[in-house]
Amino acid sequence: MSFHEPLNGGGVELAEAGERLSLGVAARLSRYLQVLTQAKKMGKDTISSQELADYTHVNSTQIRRDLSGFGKFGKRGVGYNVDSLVSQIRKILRTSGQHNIALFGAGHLGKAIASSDIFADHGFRVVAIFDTDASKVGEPVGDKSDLSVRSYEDLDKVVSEEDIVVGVLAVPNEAAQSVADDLVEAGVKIIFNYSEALVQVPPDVTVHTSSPAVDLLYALYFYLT
Amino acid sequence: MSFHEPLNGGGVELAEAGERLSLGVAARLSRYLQVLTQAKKMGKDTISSQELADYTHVNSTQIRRDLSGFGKFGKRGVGYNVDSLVSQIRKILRTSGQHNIALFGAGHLGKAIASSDIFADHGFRVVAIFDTDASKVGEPVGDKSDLSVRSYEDLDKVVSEEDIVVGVLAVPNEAAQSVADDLVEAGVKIIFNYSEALVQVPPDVTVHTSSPAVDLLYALYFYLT
DNA sequence: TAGATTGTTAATCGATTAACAATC
DNA sequence: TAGATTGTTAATCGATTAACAATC
Repeated sequence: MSFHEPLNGGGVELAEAGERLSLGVAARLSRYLQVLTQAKKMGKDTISSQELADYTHVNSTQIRRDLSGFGKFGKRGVGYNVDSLVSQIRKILRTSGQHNIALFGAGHLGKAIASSDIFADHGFRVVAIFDTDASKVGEPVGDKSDLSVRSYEDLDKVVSEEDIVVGVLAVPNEAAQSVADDLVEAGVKIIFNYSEALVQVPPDVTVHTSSPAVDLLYALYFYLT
Repeated sequence: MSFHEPLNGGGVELAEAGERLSLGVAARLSRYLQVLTQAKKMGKDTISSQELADYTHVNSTQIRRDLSGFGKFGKRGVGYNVDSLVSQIRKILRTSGQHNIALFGAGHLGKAIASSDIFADHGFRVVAIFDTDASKVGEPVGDKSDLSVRSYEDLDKVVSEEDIVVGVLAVPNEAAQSVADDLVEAGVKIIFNYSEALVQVPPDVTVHTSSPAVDLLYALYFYLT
């Protein structure tokens, strides 16, 4: 059964149906959330579907359609209230809470991630950073937190004690697979891979590989043609 | 006219038609390229559409379909030759050449990018790194190159002399818009934004904002449900 | 040969878009 | 009120998938 059918029937709200969102809807809602978070920082109170479209490159009709599936969040002639839309989308995505992440690799990239707001803004907290280099253990990392580099041997203990749901790999390509294996062993189900390595994991584990060069290739194609 | 029509007619090759690829096809081809590049590094000679599907999360039928639109690149019972597929896709995307990029910000993130192979593997070369901090100017950056931090005042000169096609922003959120403005002024049409700031540019300029947290939110949704 | 995997078809599903009445 | 923007429909287009003959 398509999840669009109830819509045709009238005002049935899908959020209550408890059905899983389609991959596409979940991905787009996440993007709206990021733009809304930034818009709020910039002091915007309301935002139109057209403005959201400009920033996300998603068609404005598509955005209104995505949102109207869950309720009437907007005001005609005005747009959407930024604060309330943020909390509605968080509710839909069920990601309102705090989620703990562990970072692997205390090189330039690891330090950049630890110092960034990019995860914190969305409820992700870096609660541990690991490095295999013994000389780095104990070194403080990040601007504001009390984070310091921990020994890689503590991985298992930290994952269970700190309730780690995501492991972020900021390690050299050669090390990526073995850290991923250890994370899987420790029970982590989501791995975010900033290395270029192709990482293999069991089917119940998700790996996201960051790919700035892919996006660049893509942008370049449309620039060249 | 849909560009699929010639396919139905027989063996017409689209690459020769010179039509622009659809957004989706271009994006997927770029992803295949990234996986192929890594597979090659790992010493693989051939790869099946199923293996590509495992790494890209694109359906294997879709992959075969995407590729067969441009020619018969595979061998039944064997798969695709990695080397030849890489060069075929590069041809299709017209990104076989070298493209120069300029990096802004010589903090942890800028240094991480400059030291990474991620751009180099796809023909992008970081030819300049800028910082507004005068004390950083002249400092060498990156492992293997002769790159050193340049003064931000040289932006215009470098863009024209070095034929910069992409500007990469690894600067604080507050600085992102003003660097983007200066890049637009200098004639750069592709901007890659690693800050969280929402950057506004004229319609003929493309901004890609990197969004690891968005991908995480998305992954988390499917983990939680 | 037997097994594997491509190339291709056909059917279905979701995304995209234009258009516009409703309404703030 | 007049202008703007949502919510929604309907039509079209591209993506997805299963299935399988072709063939390496």
